[in-house]
Amino acid sequence: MQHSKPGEPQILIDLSTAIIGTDGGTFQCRLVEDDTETETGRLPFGPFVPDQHRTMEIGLRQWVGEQVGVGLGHVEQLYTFADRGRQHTTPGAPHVVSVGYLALTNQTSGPKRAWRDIYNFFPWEDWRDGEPSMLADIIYPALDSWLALHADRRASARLAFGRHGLPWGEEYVLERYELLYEAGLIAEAFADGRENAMPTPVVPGEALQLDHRRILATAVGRLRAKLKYRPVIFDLMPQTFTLTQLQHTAETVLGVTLHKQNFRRLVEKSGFLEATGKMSKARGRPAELFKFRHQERSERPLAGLRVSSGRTRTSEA
Amino acid sequence: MQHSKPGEPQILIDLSTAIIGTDGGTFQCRLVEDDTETETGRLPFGPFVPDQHRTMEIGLRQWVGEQVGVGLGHVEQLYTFADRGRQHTTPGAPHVVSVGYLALTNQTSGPKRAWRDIYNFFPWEDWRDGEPSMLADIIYPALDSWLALHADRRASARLAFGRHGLPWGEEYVLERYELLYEAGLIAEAFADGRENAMPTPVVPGEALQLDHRRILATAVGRLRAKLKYRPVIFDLMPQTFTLTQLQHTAETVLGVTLHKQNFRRLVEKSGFLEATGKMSKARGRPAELFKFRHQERSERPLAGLRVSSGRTRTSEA
DNA sequence: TGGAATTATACTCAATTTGAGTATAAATAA
DNA sequence: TTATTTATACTCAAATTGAGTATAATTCCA
Repeated sequence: MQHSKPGEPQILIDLSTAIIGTDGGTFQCRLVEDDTETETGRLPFGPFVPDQHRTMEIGLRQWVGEQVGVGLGHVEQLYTFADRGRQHTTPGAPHVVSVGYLALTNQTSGPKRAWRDIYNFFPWEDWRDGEPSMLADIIYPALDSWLALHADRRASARLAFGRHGLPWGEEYVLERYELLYEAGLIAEAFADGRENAMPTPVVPGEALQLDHRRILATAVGRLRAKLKYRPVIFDLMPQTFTLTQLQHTAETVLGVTLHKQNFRRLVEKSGFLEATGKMSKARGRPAELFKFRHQERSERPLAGLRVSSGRTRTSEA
Repeated sequence: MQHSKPGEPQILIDLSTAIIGTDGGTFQCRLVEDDTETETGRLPFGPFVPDQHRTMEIGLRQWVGEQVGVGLGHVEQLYTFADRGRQHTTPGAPHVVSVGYLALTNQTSGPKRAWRDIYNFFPWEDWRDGEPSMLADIIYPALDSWLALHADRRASARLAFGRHGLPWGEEYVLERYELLYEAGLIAEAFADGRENAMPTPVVPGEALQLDHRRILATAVGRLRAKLKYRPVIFDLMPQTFTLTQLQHTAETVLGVTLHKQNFRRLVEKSGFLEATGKMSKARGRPAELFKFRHQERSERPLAGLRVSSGRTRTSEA
């Protein structure tokens, strides 16, 4: 029942939202358009003000509305980050705790500059064309020399990056990001003043302000995991879509390619789709347009989208 | 970049921990022993003080250490609750945000009064002897009359309680608790001053202080879900154990009974266990004692404990 | 106009996993 | 010494998964 006495430093809660959408095979995140072109980007965020916001979700919707004005589908709280030294470090200023949210949208319209490809921030996460060469060329050598001095982190690194016989787990996005941060290989580690950090980041990938890339990593990891057991993918789709479009969206999010015929079988069997009778027009044979049965969302909550991997794009070409 | 101006009400963060263990087929949660016997129980909790706590987990370990002194295994952040009206409501007091944590332990020793059976708080969650009769007798009638006036909540209720043809999903513990709260059927709804709440709770089940039963519901739901894809169950087990003990622990957590032979097959195949060669002594045929391979935890992270249901205890007897 | 290329969809088939048993072994209790 | 209890081994059909082949319906272009 003990509570903090007055006089202790104030706590401030920031609500930051990773708004994710897909657009023609690209994996997009909405940033705020600030005047300064040269600065690193940021997510929409703002303080939680209990007097104005009955819930945090109301608060976040206010900041998203004011700063980027994107219509949100599924919204979900991710994690609350409060570690000292990972946010603002202005002395005397209130301690900032940040609550990260994931929001999905199917509208990636609006200023083109503001929608950024998520794989710009995490280029090692896109395995659609096979294993990114930067892993073997840059990341693993740098990580290994850090691990030589930090033997206690080796098991985590092995798991996160799927090394030495373990499979690559696409959902360990945050775990990978955190290891690169700890090892001082990315820009935020230097910005936060970690003593082992390189002034010029060793690992490619664009940085974001504050802990926003960390929140985005959490969001991508959560989304990839959730895709497999909940029908969240439909929040990323337009009203009607072909099965190939749906598959491309799943592949974009997961960062891997899937087996086409099996994907079709899985998704048809799930019962989430309803044929519209209309056809898409493109090259090749026209595909049927489907729509999501909103009814079904509550009826079959467990049957999500279990995916089995297919060929990589390179071996198909 | 906007931050709250000084003068706005202060925010206080409480760290509350649901410490869960199992002991001989009972599902236990550690409460704090307060002097007043008659008051409702509470979880160990205390404020997050950034100056003293480099991370929230450090803070929570301090409060747990001071208030109950239980050794913790797996610790995991659950959710951050900040809705107005669900915590303290003293006017003028700082707004309290609570961050809930789940902690697992294999030591349920200590004062007996302090360890409480979790199914006391959620008696409708224990299906080991078949569907609890209170669902049909008390909960569904009461819920239905509330749903008659709140048609927009019917789909959620159907999903959460697995009604009208849907299966009971053991992981929807929080969703069920929240619906009962919303419908004003439990003590906390009245304590929080909800206008539709009954002064005497309609639904059986012991209350806790503040939002602690809500946090406990979150913890149980998360633990039940996690059991199926991560090897967290071993944090609840003693050093060595028989397969039947392991199964009983899984059944206790999930609140269902499992098929014995298939459970054995699953768990042996997983590779997490190592035979010790020693035997347990009890009635009937002695069982081999196993221990958890800690090494394997990092090596096979995905293969958890997928469980298939078995007979209910009643139909076996 | 008529392949060639492209894309969509249907169908097959073996391997594996799952659900639900039966059968048997090794102890204790009466 | 026989029933009871508990543990463990093994079986078997159904369902699911992984990886194909086959074929259909378009557009592209010579």
